[in-house]
Amino acid sequence: MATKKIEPRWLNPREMKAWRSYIIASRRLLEALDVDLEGHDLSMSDYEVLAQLSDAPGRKMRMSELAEIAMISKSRLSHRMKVMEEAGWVKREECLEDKRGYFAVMTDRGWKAIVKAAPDHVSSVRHRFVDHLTSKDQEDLAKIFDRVQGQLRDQFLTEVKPVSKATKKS
Amino acid sequence: MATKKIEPRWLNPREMKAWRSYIIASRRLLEALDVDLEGHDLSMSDYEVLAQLSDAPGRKMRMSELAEIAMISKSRLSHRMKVMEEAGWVKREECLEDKRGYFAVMTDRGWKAIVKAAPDHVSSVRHRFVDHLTSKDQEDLAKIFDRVQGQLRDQFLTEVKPVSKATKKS
DNA sequence: TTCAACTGGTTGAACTTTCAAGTAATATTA
DNA sequence: TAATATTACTTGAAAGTTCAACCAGTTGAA
Repeated sequence: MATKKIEPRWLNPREMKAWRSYIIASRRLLEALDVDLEGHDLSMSDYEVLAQLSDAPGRKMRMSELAEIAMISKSRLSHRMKVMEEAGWVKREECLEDKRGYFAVMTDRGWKAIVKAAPDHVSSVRHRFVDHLTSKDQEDLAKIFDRVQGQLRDQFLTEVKPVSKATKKS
Repeated sequence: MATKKIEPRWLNPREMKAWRSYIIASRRLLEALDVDLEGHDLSMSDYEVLAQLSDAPGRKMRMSELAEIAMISKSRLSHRMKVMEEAGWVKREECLEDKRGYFAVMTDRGWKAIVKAAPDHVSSVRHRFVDHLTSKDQEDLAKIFDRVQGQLRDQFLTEVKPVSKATKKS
């Protein structure tokens, strides 16, 4: 009942080209950026976590908030924190206001690690991507992807919110 | 000697905006597309493998070629093939011309599976992405990402090729 | 105020991906 | 033509991610 049997509208050549160029280049780009970070023993995802944390006041942040802002699941953050903790980059600190909660806190070593990684990363982003865009390109991209993300957000709201937890798929 | 200590050029606000909008939206987009495929028991990556295979003459292709065209490692393809084989979607067939090699061959069940998944996937791509782009946007994107990919290719060539296998990093 | 529901976070197991090493066949070259 | 290198692919283990279940603390409602 949710799935309609209507004839699919395949992508026309222009649409297909845009879509393929976009995902293929994106794949390779992300791959390259990850490789560039290897020298600092960081994945893009770990970098993002540390970068966000380093921006937070006191370089500390509640686990949930950090997970959300870095766009990874709580579980995944928990697991990563364990390894980053072993690496000496972060530690946990319990939250007094809410005894269920914890803070992720960046250590001095962690701070040093991203201060060291950041220039390389930004130059990697330039070298692989940003420097090949005109100002116009940059504005176009921002506009396009903001629009796409806005749509996704709306779709998320109308697709999962109203469905009262019982009505999930198989 | 390869790493220079020059002052990094941080991203200006326009550059930063373009970059952030792009990765954040892309992450969410890919996530959504993956979720949309779950109903067909497929990840984007597995979909890509099957789609490429279904396009090949005789719906069969050498493992290496398939790995390359689907942009995954040989090892990963090997592992995925095992599970897709168990699912009955593909099988392996040895290559007579080169006894080291194997063909990945799509079965009838595999064919049916992607024929069933494809319309949903394309409508997902539309709904989440393509339908929110003007024709101009599509052309802009294709141009931009083709350029980015071209750069990546050039960089790959000049970065890893000339380095004679001994001169790799620590 | 007590009990049910929810939230913040962790955990272990299952699954996926990567990495390094291994096997067997082909290509090279001296 | 006998090494030697290279290619095609697989494998098992290590590392990473997801999933569902779990604790403990907090909130809310009767």
